[in-house]
Amino acid sequence: MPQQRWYHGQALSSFDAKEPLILFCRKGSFCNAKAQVTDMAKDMPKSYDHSTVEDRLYAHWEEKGYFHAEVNENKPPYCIVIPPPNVTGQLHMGHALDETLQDILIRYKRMSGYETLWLPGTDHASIATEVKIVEQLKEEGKTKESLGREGFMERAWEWKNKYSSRIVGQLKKLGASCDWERERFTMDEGCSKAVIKVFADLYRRGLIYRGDRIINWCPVCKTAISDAEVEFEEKKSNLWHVRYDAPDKSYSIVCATTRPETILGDTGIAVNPEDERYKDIVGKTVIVPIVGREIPIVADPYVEKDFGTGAVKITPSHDPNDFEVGMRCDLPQLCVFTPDGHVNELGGKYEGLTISECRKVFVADLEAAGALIKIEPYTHNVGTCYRCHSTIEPMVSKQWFVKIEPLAKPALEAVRSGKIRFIPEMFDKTYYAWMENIHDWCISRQLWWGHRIPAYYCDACGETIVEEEAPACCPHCGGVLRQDEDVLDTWFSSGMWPFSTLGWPEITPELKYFYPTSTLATGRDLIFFWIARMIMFGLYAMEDIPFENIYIHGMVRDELGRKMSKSLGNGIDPLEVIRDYGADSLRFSLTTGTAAGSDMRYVKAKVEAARNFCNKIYNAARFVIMNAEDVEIGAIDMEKLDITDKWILSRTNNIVREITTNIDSFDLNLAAQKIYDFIWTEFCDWYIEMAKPRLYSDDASAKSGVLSVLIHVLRTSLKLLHPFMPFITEELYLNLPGSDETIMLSSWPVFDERFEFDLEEGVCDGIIELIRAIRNVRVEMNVPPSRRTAMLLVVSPENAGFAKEAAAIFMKLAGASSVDVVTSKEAIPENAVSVVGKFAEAFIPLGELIDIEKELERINKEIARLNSEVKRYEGKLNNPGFIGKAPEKVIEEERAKLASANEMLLKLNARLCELKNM
RNA sequence: GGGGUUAUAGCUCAGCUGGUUAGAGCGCUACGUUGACAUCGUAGAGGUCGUUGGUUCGAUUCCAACUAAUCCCACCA
Repeated sequence: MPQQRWYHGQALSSFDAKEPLILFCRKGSFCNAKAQVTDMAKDMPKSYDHSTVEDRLYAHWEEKGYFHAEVNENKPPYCIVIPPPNVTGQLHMGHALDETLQDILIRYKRMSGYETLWLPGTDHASIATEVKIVEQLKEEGKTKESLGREGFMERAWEWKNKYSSRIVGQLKKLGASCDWERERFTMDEGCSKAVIKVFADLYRRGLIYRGDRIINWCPVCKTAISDAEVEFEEKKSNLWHVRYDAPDKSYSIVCATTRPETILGDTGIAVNPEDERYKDIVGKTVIVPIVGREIPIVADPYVEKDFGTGAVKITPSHDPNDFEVGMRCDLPQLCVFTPDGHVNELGGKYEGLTISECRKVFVADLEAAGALIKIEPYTHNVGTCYRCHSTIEPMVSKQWFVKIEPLAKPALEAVRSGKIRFIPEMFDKTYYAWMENIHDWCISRQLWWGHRIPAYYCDACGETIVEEEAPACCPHCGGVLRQDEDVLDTWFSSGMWPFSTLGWPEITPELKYFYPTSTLATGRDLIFFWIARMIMFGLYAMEDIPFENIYIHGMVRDELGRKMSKSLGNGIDPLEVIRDYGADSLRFSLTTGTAAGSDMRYVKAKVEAARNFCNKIYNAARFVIMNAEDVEIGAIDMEKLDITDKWILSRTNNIVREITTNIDSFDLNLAAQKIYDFIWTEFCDWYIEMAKPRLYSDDASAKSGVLSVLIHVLRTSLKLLHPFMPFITEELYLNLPGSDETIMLSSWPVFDERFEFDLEEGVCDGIIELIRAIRNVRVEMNVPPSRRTAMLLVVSPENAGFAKEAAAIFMKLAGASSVDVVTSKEAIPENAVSVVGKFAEAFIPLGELIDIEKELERINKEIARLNSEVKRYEGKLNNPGFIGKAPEKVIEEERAKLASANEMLLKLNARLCELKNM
C-alpha cells in the first residue's frame, strides 16, 4: 500500500512506497496537518539523501502532467526539440550535459510564464543501428541476408523499442521535464510521412536527382556515405613511383601513387598544361604496366607541376579528383573493385583478391616487371568511415543526390541576417565556411534500417516514378513496378525534426503555435550533420527558420582531458553518478565552471562539491523549518525589518536581477555560480548567522518577523536554483510554509521595489567587513575562540542607530561579550586593540593577551598598505589625462576610495600615537 | 595548406561591453564540534593573468606578432 504523504495538509496520492525524506509537517496557519505527522521536524535527518527524493518527485510531476504543453493563445510559446538520441545504446555524459542545459532553459521559461514545450524523441540512426544489429546477428551466427529484409526489420524494431525506452528512462532519471505525451521517433508514421513528402517534393522541383557520381563507399558497411560522414585519419604509407612506357618504348613517364592497386583502373595520365617537360608527349599514349592497356596523356590544370614528378595517373572510378579530371578530359571510367572491397572481373588475374591483398601482389608484380622506380615512405590522410573506421574507397556508383546550392543559399542568409543566432557567436564562422563549400549531398544508403526511398522503377519501359503513395503499376506502360532498394541518409529525416515532430505535413495547431522553435542546444560536432540540414529543410518546407537560437556546447572529457571513448574505457556513466550523488549534483557540476562552447572535464571533486551544496541547502532549509514550527508567520512586515533583513532583501533583489539576465543571455554557468555563492555565503554564512540572536530570543514578534524574511529569501533562492537542481528545490519548497502546489509552476522571482535598500545594504556590508577584520585580529593575537571580550564601537552619529541594532550580531559573530556604542572617543579601554573599518572603529580590551609590540606592528602594516593605496588613487586623480577623459562615475569612485582610505589612515595614525604614549 | 579556440593560484576552471584589493572549488596551513550542516565553520598562505609589442589617461580584458596546446575544414597524386 502506498505510503501517504502530506503537504500542507493535502494528501498526495500515489507516491511510491519509498521512504520519504521529510516526514513532518508544521502546525500553525500554513498547515492543517493530521496528527500523525505533526511535530516531526526534529526527525529530519542531518544530511540530504537524494535517493529518497528524486524518483518519487519525478513520478509525481509526471502524474500531475506538469510537463505537458498545449496550444495556449494566452501565453507566449517556448519550444525546444530534443536532439534525438540514437537508439544505438545508452546516454553518455555528453547527453547528460545536453539535456541538462535544455532542461534549465525549459524550466526557467516555464516559471517565467511561457507555454513551454520540450519535445522528446529518438533517432533511428540508420547506419549506426544497422551496424550494431548486424554485429549482434553475427554473434548468433546469422547474417542480415539470412533473415531477409522483413525479418531484419522486425529485429530492428525490437532493438529500437528496447533502446528507446531505456533512453527515456535515463532522461527521466536526469530530471528532464519533457512532454512525454508528445514523444516521437524519426521513423514513426508522422515523421516518415514528412520524409517521403519532402523527398517527392524536392524531386519534382529538380532538387533531387539520381546519377552515377563518385561517392564514398564503405566496404564494411557496404553502403555509400556522404562527405560529412568521412573522417580523415593520418596514416603511414608509401608513395610508389611507377613507370609507364610508350607503346614503342620511345619515351616513358613516371607517376607516384599512394594506391598502386588502382592502376588496374587507370584510364589516363595527366600533366599540367604549362609543364614544359611533358609538352611533347601530351596527346600521345602510354601502356599501363602489367595491365597492358593503352591510355592517353592529357593536360589538366589540376596537376601541380612541382609535386612529385608532375604527372598523375588518372583513375576516374576510384578517386574524386581523378573523376573530375576524367570528366573534363573525356576519359572512360573503369570500376575495378566490388562493393565489398574486392577486385572485380575487370581486374584480370587479380580478381577476387581484397583491395589490400591486391596491393601487395600488384606491387610485387610491378617490381618484377621493372616498372617500380622507387618506394618512398609517405604519411598522408586517409578517409575512413565515421561509423566503422574502415578505409573509404571512392567509387563511381548510381546514387540519389540532393542539389545543395539552392538550399544552402537561404540557409546561409538566415544566419548572416541574424535571424538565427549561434551562441557563442564564433560558431557562425564554422557554419559559413562549411555552407559555402558544400557539395551535393549523397542521400541514398545501401541499408535496410531507414526510410525506403519512394522511387519506383518500371523494368518494362524504364520509367522512374517518385510518388508519396506507391502506384499500383507503371502509369506509362502498366508494367510491374519495383521500389528502390535503398534507404535514406539518417540525417535526411533528422533534418526535418523541428517540424515533422509538430505534425507537418499537416498544418496542426501545434505547428502553427510552436514553430519556429525557440532554442536548439547541441554539441559542436552536429553543426554540419544536423544543424545545417535542419536550417535548409526548415526554410524549404516551412519557409521559415527552424529555431531562433543555437546553443552550442563542448564535449565532456575525462579528468585528464581525454575524449571519453569505449576503446580507452574512460567513459563515465551518468547513471552511476546519479545513483551515487543524485541528478541534482550531476546537473549542477555540469553547468558550473564552464562557459558555452568550450570543452569541459568531468571531475569527481566537482560533483562532490555539488553534492555538498545540496546538503548545505538542505540544512539551511531544515534550520528554517525547524525554527518555524509552532510559529505564526505572516507576510513580511516592513516595520519590523532590521538592518540585516534589509541587507539580505536588497541582496536578494540584486541576485534575482543578475541571474535572470545571465540566463536570458545563456550565461548559465554564471547564473549557477551566483546562486551558489548567494546561498552559501550571503544567506547561510551571514544572514542565517545574523538572524540567530532574534530566533533564539523570547521576543515572539521578532522571531516571526525574522522567520518571514528567512522563508522569503529561502523560497526565492530555491526558485532561482530550481532550473539547475529541480529535485531538491522542489522537495524543500513543498515543505516551506506558504508554498504553492509545486515549484515547477511557481512564478519566477522578479525585482521587488519594496526591498530597495541601497543605504542599508552598504552599511551592513560595512558591518560584515568589520566583523571579519575583528575575527582576523583575534586570530592574529591568539585570542582563543572561546574567549569573549567586551567591545566598544566608535561610530559616526549616522551609524549609531545601526550599531545598536547590530550589537547582538557583534556578540554572536565577533566574540563580543558586550557591546557599547559611542560617537566620540572618550573612555577607550586599556590594553585594547583597535580595528578600523568603514562602519566603525572597534576597541577590544584583551587584558593580559595584549601584545603592544604586535599591535604596533599590525597597525604599521595596515598603515603601509593604506598608504600605497592612497598613493595609487592620488596618482590617478592627479593625472590630467585621467581627469580629462575618464567617465565621471569612475572618477567619483576613485575619489570615494581615496577619502575612505584617508579616513581610516587618520584613525590608525591616531591610534598609533595613543599606543606609543601608553 | 586554411580557419577556430585556449593559455589566469599546486590542480580543475570562472571573470559580461577595458577602471576589482583578480575570484571559486579541490588541495595546503592554523584553529574550532557555540543549539542547520564535519558533505561543516573561522582565519590564512598561494597569481609580475603564456611572451613581446601596440592602442588608451588606464589593458588580465581590445589589436598585432610570436610560442605552446587543442579542434575543425581541405586532401597534392
